[in-house]
Amino acid sequence: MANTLSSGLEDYIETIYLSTKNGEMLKGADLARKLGVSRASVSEALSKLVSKKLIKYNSYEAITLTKAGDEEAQKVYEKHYVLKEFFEKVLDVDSSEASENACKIEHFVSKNILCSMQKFTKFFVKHKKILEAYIEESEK
Amino acid sequence: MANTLSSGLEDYIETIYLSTKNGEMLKGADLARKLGVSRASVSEALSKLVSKKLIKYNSYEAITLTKAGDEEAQKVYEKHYVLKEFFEKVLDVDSSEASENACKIEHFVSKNILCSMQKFTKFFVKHKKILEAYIEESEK
DNA sequence: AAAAATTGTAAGGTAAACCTAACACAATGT
DNA sequence: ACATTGTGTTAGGTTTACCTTACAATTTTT
Repeated sequence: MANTLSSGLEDYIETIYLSTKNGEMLKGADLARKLGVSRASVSEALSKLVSKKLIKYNSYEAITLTKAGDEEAQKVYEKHYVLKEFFEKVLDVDSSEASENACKIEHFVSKNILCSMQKFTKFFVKHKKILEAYIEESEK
Repeated sequence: MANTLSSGLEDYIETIYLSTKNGEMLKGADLARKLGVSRASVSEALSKLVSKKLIKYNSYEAITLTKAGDEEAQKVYEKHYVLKEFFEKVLDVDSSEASENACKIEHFVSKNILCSMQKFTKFFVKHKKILEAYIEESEK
């Protein structure tokens, strides 16, 4: 009823967002495979998302986001993206570890911290020399 | 049975760790108040921790950590501390927001990322001028 | 010592996410 | 067109963590 999504539902909607953005015709079973859960779990989750009016879905057809769903998903993905970029470009963590951590942390991190991370990433990409000095220092 | 603690149990053990470290005689009801949950929930959680041999506990007496419990708690708290320091000293987030975020994220962040954050914090504390340059830049 | 307050536990419930098994329905291949 | 494969749903279970209510046990206060 409340408009806050659980971590689980955020994962579903985020995956739907990324897939449909890619032009993929995403069905329930595809989602089950991508998320590594059973078709039954997907079925349950999708009906929750339908009842929250975040997606449109009819059996055997492709899942689509409503306008509200798209907005919600974009917020989640934005968080994911900022975290991943920060982990990779600032903390120099490899891509897959950055993604995995972002996936979990995106559900909990505050807007404020994300905002700082974003500024920080921008700054660091601009000033590579400082980053190099940091790496040199940290390897001592 | 497995030796991995859920986020919830990590919170319990972390709170016990911090309180007892402070010399506090922590009873179940105190824990309930600190964590904002019912005494019944605490009672359940404590018996799980007892059966995992992480704490010692007899009704109406103070809770203590076993050696294994202390080690486990220290690991959790270390994560919390590294995150909080990073948020405060590098990202310039205020203390309470840093703590709140650390509390949630500590259960999910990888060792590797924590390690980078720790190095980063050390570096930044040392080189305040760079931080100042960053702040100037980010306020544009 | 008796009354009052605090503490702990048991019973029974809710909610979220997951599962398997079984079955219905749809799409595809030959 | 019919069999096979793939997809979706239902029903019934599990787990984790929480809750309230009610009661039992222990302290503390008077």
